[in-house]
Amino acid sequence: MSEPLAPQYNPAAIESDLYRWWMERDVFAPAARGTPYVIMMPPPNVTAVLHMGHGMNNTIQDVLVRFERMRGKAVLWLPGTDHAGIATQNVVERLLAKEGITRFDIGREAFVERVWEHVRETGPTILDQLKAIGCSPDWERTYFTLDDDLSRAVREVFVRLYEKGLIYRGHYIINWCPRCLTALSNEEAEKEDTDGKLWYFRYPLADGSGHVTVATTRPETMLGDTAVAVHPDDERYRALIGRELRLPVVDRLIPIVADDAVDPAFGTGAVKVTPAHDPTDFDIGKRHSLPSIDVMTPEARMSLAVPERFQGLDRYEARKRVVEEFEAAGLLEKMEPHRHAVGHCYRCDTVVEPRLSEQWFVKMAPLARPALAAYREGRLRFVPERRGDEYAQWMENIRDWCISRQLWWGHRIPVWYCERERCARIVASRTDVLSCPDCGGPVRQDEDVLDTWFSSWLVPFSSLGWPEKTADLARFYPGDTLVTAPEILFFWVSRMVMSGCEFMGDIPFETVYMHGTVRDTQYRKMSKSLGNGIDPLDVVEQFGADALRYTIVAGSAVGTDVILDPNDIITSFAPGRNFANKLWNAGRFILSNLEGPTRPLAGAAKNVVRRDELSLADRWILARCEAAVVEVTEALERFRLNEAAASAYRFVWSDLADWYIEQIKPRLYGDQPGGDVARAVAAQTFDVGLRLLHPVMPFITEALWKKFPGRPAEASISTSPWPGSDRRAQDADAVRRFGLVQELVSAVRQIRAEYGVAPGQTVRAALGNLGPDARESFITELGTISRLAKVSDLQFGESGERVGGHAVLTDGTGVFVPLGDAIDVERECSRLGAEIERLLQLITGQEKKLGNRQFTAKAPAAVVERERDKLASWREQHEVLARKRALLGCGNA
RNA sequence: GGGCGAAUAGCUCAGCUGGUUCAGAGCGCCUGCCUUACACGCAGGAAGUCGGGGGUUCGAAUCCCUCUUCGCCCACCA
Repeated sequence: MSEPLAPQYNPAAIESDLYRWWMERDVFAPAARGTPYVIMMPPPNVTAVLHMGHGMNNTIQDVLVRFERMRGKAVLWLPGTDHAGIATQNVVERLLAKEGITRFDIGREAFVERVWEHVRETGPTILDQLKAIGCSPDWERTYFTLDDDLSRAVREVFVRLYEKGLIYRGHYIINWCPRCLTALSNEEAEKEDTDGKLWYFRYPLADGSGHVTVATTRPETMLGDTAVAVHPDDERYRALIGRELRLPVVDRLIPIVADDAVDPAFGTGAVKVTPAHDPTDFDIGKRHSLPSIDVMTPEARMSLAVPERFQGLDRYEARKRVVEEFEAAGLLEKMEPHRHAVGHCYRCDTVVEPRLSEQWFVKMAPLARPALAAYREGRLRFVPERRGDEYAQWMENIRDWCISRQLWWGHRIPVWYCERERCARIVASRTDVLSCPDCGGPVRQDEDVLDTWFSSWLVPFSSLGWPEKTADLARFYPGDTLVTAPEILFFWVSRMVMSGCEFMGDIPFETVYMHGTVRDTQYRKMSKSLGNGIDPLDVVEQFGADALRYTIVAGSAVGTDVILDPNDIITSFAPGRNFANKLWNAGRFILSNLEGPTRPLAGAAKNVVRRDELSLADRWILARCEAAVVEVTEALERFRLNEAAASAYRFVWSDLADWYIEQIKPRLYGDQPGGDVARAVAAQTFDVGLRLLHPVMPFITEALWKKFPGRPAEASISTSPWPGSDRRAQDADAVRRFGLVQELVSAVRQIRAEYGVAPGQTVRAALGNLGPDARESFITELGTISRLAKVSDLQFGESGERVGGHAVLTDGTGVFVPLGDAIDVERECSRLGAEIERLLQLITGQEKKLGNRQFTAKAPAAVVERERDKLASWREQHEVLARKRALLGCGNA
């Protein structure tokens, strides 16, 4: 060992050095041989700054990856960043705004160059932050979705789908963000329930013979109404079908049409039809050949198509004015509060406007079919299972994907238009088109870029070199696990399955593990805008990366969210920090005691520790260790990361540190023989504990593991083998016997505490009614008992004394601690009384249960047997206590 | 409007196939300890009608129904 370890673990002092060492040792790269295990990291946005969501997502992936790496798999965890079209463009536009300019001032080319500059500068930030929390992806393979090769894959995919007829251009109602000035996909328009109003407007019949009342939540769109629709079977309106209305405010004649899409039960049963501003109305308009009047500009101001007094007004101002005019004209019938879902831009939260425009779409139904089949046939699995229903539901109701964005930052749509009007050829091409292939005329490329997700849905293969047939692609596709937040199930996960099926003929991963969301104590999602976030790097600084990771993992039960209190990060992260410190000190103790002669526990060596040299405590801790190995391994295999952490925690802290280390001290100090055996067992079990914890707490486990004497300097716990289960270590006998020793020690401690025996004061103890294993076990561990319970004299057999504290162990052994005058007889009597009362209740209940013929007849024999044993044991305990009580001369309680 | 999840100690949560982990952990709280690995610690303790009600069962925190409260996903009733 180079230098003594400080008594308090200081993560900051070791983490960055260890990380650098891992990088130098290249431990994150997949092994040249072995079964691959592949996880595609959800690429963070290139402008992103690490938040708790990333922290959780990547910690979970890192746990799985480190686990599989230790299990000998050739692990590829592939990192990358997403160019994040809208988000990144917004960031740079804001920077420009600070200089008082817009992207239009500098033009497309200069703007894109500007974004590149920004991205080159800030791009590595989030990846570096992942390093700070200990993530171990293969950095050598890091990609960026705008890299040349990934861009090539994007074009390849676009052209293939275009040629297959699965990409088309069309004039439809899409979701439009008036702030970002671009179309959005359905998924990008987040529906939020919003309190709005429902206005009832009267539209007079053209001949003045009355009116029809329509209800609307968006009065401003009435300026673009081109009809009123009613249900064909609606008796109320049947006579009016085909007649004309005089549209108020704009003074235009519009027809009354009949259409099945109208729900007679809603509102008045008559609906105003605005084909340019509502998808349903658009369909109605098409069916009835109605004109479309686009009443808004891209910025959601009123266009030149409306009366002059409204032109240029913001949509909400226009809404107000329209309502006012209706009211003034006596045509506002009423107004009701109305709660309904309103779409919001997922990037800037602006209310999206349904807008008629020319966009590119992907026809999704053919792509969804195999992706849905993969799930139905069980090839694609979700953890937790119920998440699969959401996936299936989305696939079943799939709608075409609007992929064009009116942005400058992104993959430009690889489509060129011949500028000669009589040719007007449209060509989609893998390479840039310079002139029209038909007429040789000049061409211009489509101005729009593709949805960011159009590049990320290809990542499972594009990041491996597709469309080239690379070695990586052959080896690492398909992958294994996808770890993700529920938010991007449809944006990313579902679409990756579709693209995998379409272009690779196979699903890209077989398990989708969906973890929860990080929320505050009011169950609000942590977010920058709410100001309720916790900066993971802050936590790393204060408590260490391992404490951060431990907290995240311990809180991540399958299918549940992680709740953290941003106002009290100590409460959240101290347990992890404390545990790390515990590990550190256990390590300090064990390692500093490993310097004496040691012998291996197993193996081919001559001087291997023989089984008969193991003490009861040795066999016990080895059995507990074995149990921990099995529990942690199974838990990780089942994605129960929190249980894996809890199991390892219990083993290291409660078993190894609290009991075993205490037990072996005399042997280590040479007060008792067998120091070499204790050292061997302690070293091995601690080594196993470190390895079990390494996926969750990589830094501290590596630091301690490296310090073991004789460890080769270049060895890393990251690539050391995962502890295997060894059934020979299972030892029910040792577990039961040492368990009795623990019980006895606790019983005496309890009595001492109860009666306020001074800490340094030793006591005597008498044992009666000893169970079959008890005597032998207590003799074996006499030293342990006397040290840990401060017992000076352990007597086997009833004590003649009357006054003292007592307890009964689970095997019926009676423990009596004579306390002479120190004892408060009355207090002990009342304690006894309470205990007897409790037992009597248990016994009565149990007798009733066993007396019930239904139970004895119907319950399995083993269960009945167990219940009988319980009753016998309670009766025995009751007897012992009653005897004690009589001895003490207690009155009737 | 349809679908799904959650409710367990003061707080944050485990508790998987009904019965040996069955009422648990950590934090907080109370008592006592600077015991030569660790006070970020050690030992002991108090604390819960397992959201309400009903049912199935020999037996329910666990299964079913229902109600309440929170949360999520989907949905073109304007």
